[in-house]
Amino acid sequence: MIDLKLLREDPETFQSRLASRGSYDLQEILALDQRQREIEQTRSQLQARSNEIGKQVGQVIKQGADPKGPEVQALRAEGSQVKAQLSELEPQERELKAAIAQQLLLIPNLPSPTTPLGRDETENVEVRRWGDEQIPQGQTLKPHWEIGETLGIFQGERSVKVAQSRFMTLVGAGAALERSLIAFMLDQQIQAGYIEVLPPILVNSDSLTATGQLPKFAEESFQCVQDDLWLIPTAEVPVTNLYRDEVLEESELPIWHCSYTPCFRREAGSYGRDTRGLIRLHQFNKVELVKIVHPERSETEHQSLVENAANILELLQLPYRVVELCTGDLGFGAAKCYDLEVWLPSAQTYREISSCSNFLDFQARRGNIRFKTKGQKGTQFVHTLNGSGLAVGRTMAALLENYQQADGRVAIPEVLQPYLGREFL
RNA sequence: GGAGAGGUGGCUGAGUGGUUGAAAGCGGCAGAUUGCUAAUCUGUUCUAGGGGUAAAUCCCCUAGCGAGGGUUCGAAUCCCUCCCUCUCCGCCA
Repeated sequence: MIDLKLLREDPETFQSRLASRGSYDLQEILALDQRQREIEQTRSQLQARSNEIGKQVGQVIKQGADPKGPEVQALRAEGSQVKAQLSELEPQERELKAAIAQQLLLIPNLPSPTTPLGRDETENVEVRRWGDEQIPQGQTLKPHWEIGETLGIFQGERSVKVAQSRFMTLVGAGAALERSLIAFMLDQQIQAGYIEVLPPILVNSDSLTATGQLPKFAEESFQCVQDDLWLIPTAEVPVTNLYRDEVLEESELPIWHCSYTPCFRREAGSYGRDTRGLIRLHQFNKVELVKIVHPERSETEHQSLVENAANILELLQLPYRVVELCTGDLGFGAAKCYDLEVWLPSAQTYREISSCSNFLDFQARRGNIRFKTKGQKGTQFVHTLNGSGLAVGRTMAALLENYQQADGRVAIPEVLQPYLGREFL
């Protein structure tokens, strides 16, 4: 959520910085805010008078006045009158406040001033590349879903029977490889300093609102209507919300969490895209990195988050590149975002395998996550960041494709061999 | 699912209609003091919104005792609805 106070002070800046992400009407919010504050002032003055009358009645009766006498009656009459006025203002103020909050929830975060301007993903900026891209060499190079089916470790059709399209079942060595990847990623991130979290994977609406998936993107998540619970689209949601409505001690920061969870996405509007293999599923596994940090450190923390994610790809010897998203491609709550894209030789392209965002205080404000500095009055909002470290299914896809051998086998990266207990699939 | 209990400030825990942001204790912070590993004394101690001010960690107003309504001149205290937690029984990975 953007800061209403700052918006009030400098609407032009907000408007112009938001322009790179679409058109948003801030004027209406400002008008509502103006009226709300006017009413609040009047209301609070009336309230003050009402409190005063209440006190007087109490005192007068204590001093022996007749509770039914004229003195008390006069005060009560005025009290009733003030109350009548209040009963008109109160609902107005409440409605205005609700309307403002509702509209603010629909405004995306301001892009960082350092975020490249651009309309869509074609204007993202490549930051660097790592590793040697393997170029398809005739018929020996297969896409990962063919490799998976050939090896008998994917059961795509049966998954459709059990659930729907866009679900995948891994069997035998495939299941073991997925599990090995998860364990490997967690071990690496724990070593890097992240504390592991295994959170609920159903969350309530408040949680999704805090991290920004609601109210605008309800159609992206699976919902359990009867219970106000949703399947998480990413561990970012439960892990960040661990600290919702809390005031942390400054000394507790930064908090680094890594979290393996399944993730569930409806992928509305992506019909026909990536229909095969592991790239775009309704359910997939991911190890997520989440950071809760001091505002002054969020820039640095963002850089190290990207490094921590990229490190997994380097250890697995998978070629990748780092791309900085332009303003038009930025996620709703992000101020700045780097994607890691892994090389998929079958498609001869890089595909997103991690998205590392800095939300600044956007989520903290929605979720009311603050910290307090010892000896200082008041509180500040923390900054939140997160990124995949990594998407496990896509890692498996990249691994199968990049490590496939001419004889049809798939080599296992050295770092994974202790986990899987074998050198080839 | 059945029965019961309960939700008060960082914590423990008073408070059943009248200056209650809310007793007391603990903790925290600041200061004083003591030669003994810490004790004692004094003071202080929340958050949010709005307004004032050049500005503030300063002043003023309002709100906050799970949430939302209601009764009343006045509600932590009374009424209604909802949420959550705990205990026992049942069921269950």
